[in-house]
Amino acid sequence: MATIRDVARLAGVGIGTVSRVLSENGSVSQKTLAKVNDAMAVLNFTPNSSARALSSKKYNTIGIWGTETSGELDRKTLIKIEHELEPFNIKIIVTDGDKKSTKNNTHNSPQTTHRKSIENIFRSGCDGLIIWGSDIPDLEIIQIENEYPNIVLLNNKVDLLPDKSFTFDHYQAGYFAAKNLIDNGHTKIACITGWLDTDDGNLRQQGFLDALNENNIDIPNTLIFEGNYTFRKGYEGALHLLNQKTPFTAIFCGNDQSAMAAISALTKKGFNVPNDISIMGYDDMNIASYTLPPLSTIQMPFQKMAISATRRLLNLCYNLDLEVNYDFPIKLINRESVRNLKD
Amino acid sequence: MATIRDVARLAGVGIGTVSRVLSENGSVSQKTLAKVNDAMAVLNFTPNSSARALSSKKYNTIGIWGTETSGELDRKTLIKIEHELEPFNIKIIVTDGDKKSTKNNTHNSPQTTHRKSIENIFRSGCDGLIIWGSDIPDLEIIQIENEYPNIVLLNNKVDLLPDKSFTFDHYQAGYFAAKNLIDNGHTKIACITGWLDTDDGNLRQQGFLDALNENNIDIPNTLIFEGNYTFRKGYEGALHLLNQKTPFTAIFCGNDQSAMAAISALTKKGFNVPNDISIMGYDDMNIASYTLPPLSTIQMPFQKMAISATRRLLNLCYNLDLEVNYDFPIKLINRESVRNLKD
DNA sequence: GTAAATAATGGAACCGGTTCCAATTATAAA
DNA sequence: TTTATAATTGGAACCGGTTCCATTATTTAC
Repeated sequence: MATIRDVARLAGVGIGTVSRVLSENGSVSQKTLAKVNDAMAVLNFTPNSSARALSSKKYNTIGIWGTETSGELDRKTLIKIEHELEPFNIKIIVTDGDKKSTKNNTHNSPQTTHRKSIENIFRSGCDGLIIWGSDIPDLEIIQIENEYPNIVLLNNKVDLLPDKSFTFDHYQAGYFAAKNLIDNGHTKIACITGWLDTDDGNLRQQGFLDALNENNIDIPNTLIFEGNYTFRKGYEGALHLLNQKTPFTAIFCGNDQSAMAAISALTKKGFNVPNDISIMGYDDMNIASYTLPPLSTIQMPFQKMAISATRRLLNLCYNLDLEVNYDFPIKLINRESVRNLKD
Repeated sequence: MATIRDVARLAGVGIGTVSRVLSENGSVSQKTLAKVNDAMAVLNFTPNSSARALSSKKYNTIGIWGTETSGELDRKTLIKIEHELEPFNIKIIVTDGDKKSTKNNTHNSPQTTHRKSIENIFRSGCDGLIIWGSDIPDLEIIQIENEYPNIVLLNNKVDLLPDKSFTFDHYQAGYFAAKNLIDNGHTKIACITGWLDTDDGNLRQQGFLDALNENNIDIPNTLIFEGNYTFRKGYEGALHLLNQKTPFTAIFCGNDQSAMAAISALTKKGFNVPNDISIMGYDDMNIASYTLPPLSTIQMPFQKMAISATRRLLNLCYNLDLEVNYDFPIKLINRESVRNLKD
């Protein structure tokens, strides 16, 4: 593998000159540039990334950190992020925040473990980090940000870090979902929540409850089932709600997966969706169009948000000035799983 | 950030000694070890990964390369791989094989582009690569392997590289699927294929066709719809098959997603699954248990395969001797989407 | 044509590890 | 006690880039 010294020798110039054409900043005359480029081509030269990282103290790498509860790190989003990074020749490293063994994990709370795992990824070599999900308490995020300013929060809002927070208005989304059911004449509404120990799940739930409240609709505890976004919990949740003796005409689900599973459970028990019971989903995943019936749900431009977060991170890490957006409007998608009781 | 020289000074030893305790190979006396470890703790020392990579010529990083057609790079699998890597302190970088701009992409065939993108990821710094999917022609893989021996093929079999190929017996799987339909009395069978330009899709299709053939069942071209694993194509495919005037009692789908979409389309058109038409899926994704009716499908231990491939790669890259498995038995999962016509 | 300002260039020093060898110390054998 | 052998140790040299400064070439201004 050729080095800049090889290139320099072949081109008949000094190594400084080669480095200058590589980094494209210092001034180099046309002739020299051509000579060096030729030499590079002949030698099939690629700069050694470790050497570069060592001397420039830039890793040209950013990390993505997330936990189980952060939601699906789907390939499409990952690829979107990657495409955003590509023009700058930045790589992605991924880590699982749920990692168990951070070497000395004997007597650590989950929080300090999260923190350790974030410190680890920084130490292992990245210039910045996308922190996905709202598992870490705000206070701790602020401490982390203090030590490692090059972070960006995806699907999390920390009030003291507005310019590094990228999230949807989950409160409004929950509110919309409830409003949609109410507007369709539903008053006896149940729900299968998402994780309630994360901000987004909670906000959504709060918006949902507030909308009911504003319309003087009471939701008994028996009609609130705490789920965790999985199919399984959605299924169990629907069965559980059915077992309560409290009647209801609609279920608001924490995400489309639990909504799909709920439909499955209800149908199996002989109920028709939406004629007997309506279902509101959340996320507008691909499956939402193909459930039976197709899901009414809430759509959020997740990939757009991921792109903006990535750009903000690039700006932070590499002193760029890419355009960043902080507003990601949600949208109500009406398909067929919610019945209009007013007809 | 402390360096080994700082540690050496504080511990009152030479840098070689510090390096020795770091890499845990050279011989170091108990006392010295303790002194060095203390100093490291005091200084909160972490070795600089770039410096390490530069001098040792090991990046302690492996890459994962895949394309759209490689299938879903789901988070769970990624995490499994990561956990496999963790004890050795190896990182993962991910790349999209479908990347458009490899700088000089002006007049390149897709193949050379794939190749370039693989070369790029090696140059950008990784010790080995998991190549996911069978998009690249065998010949080219062999060339690549020649230059970069530290590769492992996930869900692809290249005959000349048996110890680096990790795949299921897709032929057998297709055969099983067809056999299952036949055993249940179906003789008029349609199918919605997966991508047919990848080996796995093709093998599966071949196994399927051979099983039909062996049982003297003829499948007209009108009952073969070429899909691509998406919900959309599954939906379109079902409608298309319905429009042909050839009657059929079952559809074998390229994956669970298209199966689910097919069910959706059929149901919408007034057909009952499985009473009117049976559906066989492929993959046993999570959704398979929650479709209406739940999908009969083929299960493959994908994560186990990914783990073995990862171990093989670790062995290659770091001279380890981890246990590797090459046999990943598939399993027929009978749920409710296939009707037994013999009853 | 000459002085002053600017552009272009070479290369030593450095980034923070690893490796290797010579030197020192400890242990075993005679 | 002496010698042979093995275990420890220190540190120079090196990995392949970047940076900075001194030096040289080229322009521009007068």
